[in-house]
Amino acid sequence: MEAWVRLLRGCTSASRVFSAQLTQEHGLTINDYEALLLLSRAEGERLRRVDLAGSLLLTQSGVTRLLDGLEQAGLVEKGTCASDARVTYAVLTEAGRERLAQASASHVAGIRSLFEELFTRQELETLAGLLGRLPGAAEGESCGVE
Amino acid sequence: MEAWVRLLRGCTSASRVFSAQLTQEHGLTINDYEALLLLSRAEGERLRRVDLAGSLLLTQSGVTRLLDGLEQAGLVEKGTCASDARVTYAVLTEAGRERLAQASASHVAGIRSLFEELFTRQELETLAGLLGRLPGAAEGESCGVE
DNA sequence: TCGCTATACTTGACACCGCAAGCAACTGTA
DNA sequence: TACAGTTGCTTGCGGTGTCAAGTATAGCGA
Repeated sequence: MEAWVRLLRGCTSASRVFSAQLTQEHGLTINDYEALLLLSRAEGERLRRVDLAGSLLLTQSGVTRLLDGLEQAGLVEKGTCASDARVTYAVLTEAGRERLAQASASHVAGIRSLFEELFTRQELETLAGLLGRLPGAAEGESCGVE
Repeated sequence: MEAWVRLLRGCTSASRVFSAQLTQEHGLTINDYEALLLLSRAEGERLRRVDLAGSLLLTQSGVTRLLDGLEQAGLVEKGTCASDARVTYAVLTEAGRERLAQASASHVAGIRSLFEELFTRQELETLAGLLGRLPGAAEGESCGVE
């Protein structure tokens, strides 16, 4: 059970570092960043709120509030769905694309340097394989940072 | 970098499940639980707030608020330090000890069953070894659940 | 002894997020 | 067509945590 505690602590602590870095340097939370990332990978650079919620492990209300902020910042805008009037898409804007590109550079570099410092390539693959089994880790393989 | 995203997602999702279980069955958050656990392992079943903050990866103000709740629930009480008037100890009460014992049983069982379902003993050791390198994971080996 | 700095802790303002409830639009069944 | 159930989304409320600022005590050098 030690393993679990280590995993959790290490994870939250590392993610906190990255999140703080993102916030400070680019004014984005981890979820802001990942939302932009998901949008950038999506077809037409747009996603339904429901799908975003699933991928980000947030509730729908969480997504509503997240997008409120991103819309106010002009990084995302609303889009309607022709075939279903209930859905409103989140669509990446030009500004969002640019902001993501800026943030991505330093964020990925930070992650890479931490991981490459701590683990060999072989170990990283082992980790990825094992941790991929955790519930919630598998779905949304589009989450990748690289 | 995939590895990192998987790790984070899997971790947060699993921890959310456990946390929800704890909250529902015992009225304790993960941090409540771990604070009680740390206290139960500490000498004299008491700890300084600063030390608790370090182990729980919370800020001092976070600890103040966490303990506010635990004190109101009667699971923890304040203690003074003879040699330093600035510190107030958090001391486990009898009620706290009992609550921890109840929660611990189902919590540990839950974690154990998830992990044993997903990983072999060998894999668990590999994971523990690798993840132990993450910053923040090493300190406070007293965190153990087993 | 008198500051000066460091440490332990608290408080107010605020951010983020989940839950429950509610609304509007869609869908399947009769 | 009518209507019951489902789905997508939003909103009010509360919990949890951070940050910055403030208070009180400790400890150290001049």
